[in-house]
Amino acid sequence: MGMNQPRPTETNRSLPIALLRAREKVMGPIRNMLSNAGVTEQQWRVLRVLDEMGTLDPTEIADRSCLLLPSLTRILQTLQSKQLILREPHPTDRRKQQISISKAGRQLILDNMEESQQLTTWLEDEFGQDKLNALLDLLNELDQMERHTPS
Amino acid sequence: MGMNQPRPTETNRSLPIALLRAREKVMGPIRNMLSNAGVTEQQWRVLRVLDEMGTLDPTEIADRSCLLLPSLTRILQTLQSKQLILREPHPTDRRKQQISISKAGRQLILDNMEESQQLTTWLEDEFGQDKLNALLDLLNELDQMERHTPS
DNA sequence: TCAATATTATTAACATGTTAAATATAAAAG
DNA sequence: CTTTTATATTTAACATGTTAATAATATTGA
Repeated sequence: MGMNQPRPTETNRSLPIALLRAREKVMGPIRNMLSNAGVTEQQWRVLRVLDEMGTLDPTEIADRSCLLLPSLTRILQTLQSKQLILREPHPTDRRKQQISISKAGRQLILDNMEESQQLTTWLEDEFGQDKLNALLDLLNELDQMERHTPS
Repeated sequence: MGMNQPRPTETNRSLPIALLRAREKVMGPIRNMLSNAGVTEQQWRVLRVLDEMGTLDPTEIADRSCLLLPSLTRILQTLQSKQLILREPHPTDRRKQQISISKAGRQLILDNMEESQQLTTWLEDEFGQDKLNALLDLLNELDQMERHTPS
């Protein structure tokens, strides 16, 4: 948003910037939909993880939703104030919590999943399944590279 | 950072998350280097744009460094307090400013550009030039897709 | 000219990213 | 058993992302 001109710059060959722009392109419509639903992209990720996986503790949620724990702490507070999740103490380990999605949270997902799927379908159709898979393969391969930390 | 385990999850096929992880993989070492230099990734982007392009106004900087203007406003304030940039009023249009990099800013770039280049070289060598180009092509193509806004 | 409109930049308000420190509890070492 | 160490989560502090509103100046058009 705010950068939709033709872009004849040299930053096209900068991987960090290209990743940034691609993410914005993909997330823009999704963020737009979610703002109508009253949740952010990250809150949506947390809700979907909880919906798919059931009860989890915050560390597991952070790992699966690609959020850092300090961010997740605040997000869980927000989701709780919106009554979209439930928190219970862990029965044996008092350091842990057990987080699960609430009925309202599940309903929010139901209300928006169809449109979310449509956006995915649009991407697959317009961009192409083969190219999408190729892109995902490259991204995953990049992510799994090992770094011989030179320190 | 904080998610470097083998990742056998299904989120590997989610484009938004894959883009997020790839960006983290690429930016992690760079952020690490820059924190030693006392600047953030975004401040570094602004300094490099100014170094390459000369004097620019904030709108142009925002466009070229992929930042939104409100973010840039704060970043310019920070960079000015660090004496890494210079601000002057525009001679004819009093709404505009003219931002340029300072001597200290240019020196900061000189001091870190070599290591930055080494990280790029490492990526090209380990990941491979051909795959890197293929990835950049796919990302740019994705970015240039048009969206028939269904609203 | 002057009122309406557009442009440039900032501010405000809230959410998240990021690193370090703090807190509470659990597990391990002695 | 208790001192040490590790784990789980939160808090703190600062920077940025994001949208809306604001302020100042420029431009346009009646």
